[in-house]
Amino acid sequence: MENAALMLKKKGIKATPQRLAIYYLLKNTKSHPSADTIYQELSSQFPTMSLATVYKTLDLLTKIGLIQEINVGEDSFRYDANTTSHPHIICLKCKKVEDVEDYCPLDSLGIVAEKTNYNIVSQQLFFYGYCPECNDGE
Amino acid sequence: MENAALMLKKKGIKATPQRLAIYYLLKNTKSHPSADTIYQELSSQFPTMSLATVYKTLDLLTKIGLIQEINVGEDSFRYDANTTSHPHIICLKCKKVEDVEDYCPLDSLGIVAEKTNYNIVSQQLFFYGYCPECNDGE
DNA sequence: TTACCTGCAAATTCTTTGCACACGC
DNA sequence: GCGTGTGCAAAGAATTTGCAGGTAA
Repeated sequence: MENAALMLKKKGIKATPQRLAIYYLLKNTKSHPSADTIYQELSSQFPTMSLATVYKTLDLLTKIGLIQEINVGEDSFRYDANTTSHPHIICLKCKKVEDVEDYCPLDSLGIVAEKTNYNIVSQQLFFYGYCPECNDGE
Repeated sequence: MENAALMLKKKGIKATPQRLAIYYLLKNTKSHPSADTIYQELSSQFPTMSLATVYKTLDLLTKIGLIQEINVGEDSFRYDANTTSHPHIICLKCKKVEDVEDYCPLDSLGIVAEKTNYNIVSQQLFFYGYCPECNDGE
């Protein structure tokens, strides 16, 4: 799991510098950047890289399960290299997205699957509010 | 609560036919239509109504708390006249959005607020999967 | 060479905005 | 008549796609 290059090779996908850079950026940050943020942060290392490449890479990594795409509502998608299902909390003011420990085990997935007859694949739990910094400013 | 026209008046907002139509359409459907779907469904009653009006009205109704905007990820926003916080289940194939009864009371809101120091305003719980109809087709 | 990948630019989709006309009080 | 609301069209933003050239095995 540590070696993303191997993971990619196993899937028959070339481990290009751009792809690895995007993956490791996500792996080493606690923030949940948008495609555009990733693009800007990598533009110093890869001045020629285009936003389209970032999108293509993010789609690719999402499809093979190396990262997950989360949709917090406001504007754009966010990305997370932590592919386990964990809740997120979003600041409505500064748009920061943070992880939340899973206090409620939420076995509800099984219950919901049974009740709805859906074949459930994943779940997302979001909390919306104001982070301590933004709340102080009020 | 039943009379939307009164609710609007109380807020100093005119209860126009378009606004009421949009609200009642949402109130009387179990689906969670997108702005465009609402537009299409009302175009027979209001042939001259524009999509911009639908968006403006949806924003307005959301702001005054008569409806809620939910963001299921894929493509566009969905709208719901049920403003209580209840989980939704989304079919990844036909994009249908359905309500789910709240099996887990999720007092986690209080716990999370305490642990994170956020001033939490709302929460959203989504389940993603394949509905019985779409799953059969596989 | 061959297949895959990148990066540019254009296209697409969803949503918002500006503005002029229309309506009700 | 005035203020608000509607509808058209254009703008804006996020994301996707097509294609030509580049790179690595």
